[in-house]
Amino acid sequence: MTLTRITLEPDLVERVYDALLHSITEGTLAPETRLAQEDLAAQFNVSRQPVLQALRLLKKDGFVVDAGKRGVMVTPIDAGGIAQVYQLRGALDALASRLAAERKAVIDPALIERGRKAARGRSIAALVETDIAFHNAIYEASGNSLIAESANRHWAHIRRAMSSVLFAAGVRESVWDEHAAILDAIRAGDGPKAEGLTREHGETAAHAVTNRILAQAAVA
Amino acid sequence: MTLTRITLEPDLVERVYDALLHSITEGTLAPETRLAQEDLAAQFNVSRQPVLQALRLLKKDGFVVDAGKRGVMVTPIDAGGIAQVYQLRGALDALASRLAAERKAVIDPALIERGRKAARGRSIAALVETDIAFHNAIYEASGNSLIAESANRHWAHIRRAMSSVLFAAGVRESVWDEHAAILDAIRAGDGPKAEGLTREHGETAAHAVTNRILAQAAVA
DNA sequence: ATTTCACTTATTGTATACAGAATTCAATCG
DNA sequence: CGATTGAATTCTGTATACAATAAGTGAAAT
Repeated sequence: MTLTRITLEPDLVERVYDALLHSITEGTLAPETRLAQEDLAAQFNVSRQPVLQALRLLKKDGFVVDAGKRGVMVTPIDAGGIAQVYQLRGALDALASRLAAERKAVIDPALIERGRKAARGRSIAALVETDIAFHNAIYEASGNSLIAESANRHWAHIRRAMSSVLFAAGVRESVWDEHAAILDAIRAGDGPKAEGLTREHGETAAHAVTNRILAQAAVA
Repeated sequence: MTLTRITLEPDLVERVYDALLHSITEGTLAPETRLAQEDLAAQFNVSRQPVLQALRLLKKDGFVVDAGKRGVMVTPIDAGGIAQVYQLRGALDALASRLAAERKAVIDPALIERGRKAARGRSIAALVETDIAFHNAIYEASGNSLIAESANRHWAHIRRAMSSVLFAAGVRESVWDEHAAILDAIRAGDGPKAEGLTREHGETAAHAVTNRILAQAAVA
């Protein structure tokens, strides 16, 4: 009888990766911030080795970009890039919704309640978190684990855009009405409807965010 | 006046990564093959360091999986996984087709000719190559660079499945009729039609491949 | 004969050390 | 005074060295 493998300590590489990713998506590490391996290594109290590898992983995901010999820098946020991310995520969401509907998946309605509550509250973090939780629930309900995996790579970018944007923007109350409608269509097993609603939802969200970014850019 | 940057030598990490990825997709490195860092390092005449990093990158993409302390191993091909990849790729392709149609993109018809020619030939590699070239053309025509980037991650998996499958399977002649129809819809600017055709095309391709894999598995 | 325990070996992850390349600064020349 | 060239510094990428852990193997005991 072998018990479930318990991994006391994840890799240093992974821990550095997670820490950096968190700081980047949360906004602590502003776009265009230069990241030098030695500095990071010193801050994390590790050698340059794990940092080097973590940065390469992040570079592959597009969270940092090369800045010549002066190290890498946190990828700048630009409206065009965000729009592309939203387009892609929209396709993934629509697929997930359709698949979930075809399986007549039942998704916990509590997610909606939590979302509405957060929408009335003040915490940006809670706002983003509930939104992500909702979409992840659909991914999981789709039965295709690749969707979640692939989407989450992009979600980190979206999260970044959202955090940097929601400070100024009010939240559309209506998002959670749209979410609720999507869940209904899924539960009813109506694939095309679920897919359509999800796509529309994604497009309106994309417009809201990109407009906000453009507005911010205009000010700056 | 700055000339185009010339990079004489890509990273060792990248070269190792490319070499391994190529061998894996091409089938030289069979699924479930154990890969030890030291062996690879010796073969490539480099230290373990670049190998270590390349393997981590490959692991992130799902081309190798952890095999405990005995190193990593080339990810096994299973029909379920391939089906998931195809679902995902289908969504990406459909999105790209729609976007391309909305821009009324004109895609070089020579791609179709090359494809038909390869379909009549004997070279599996040429077969796969022309197919990939066609789909990449649509990605590029979509104007969303993220689609190509994201899809290509999955394409390596598809390529792997195709190579391992096409040895036995005849090629459906009809694929290039479908391809031609898609191009027409794109050129005509008919977004929904292009999207629909692309989706159908993906679904039939997925069925063909997964059935073939299941059949092979039944024999083995 | 089989199972268990200990020891050896194999392999990874991390740290340190080294070499090469690019950027920056300063000094000199036009 | 500005520009250009050369040197120094900084930073990355690669190699080597070290430590820890898991797997494998063999022997002994039940």
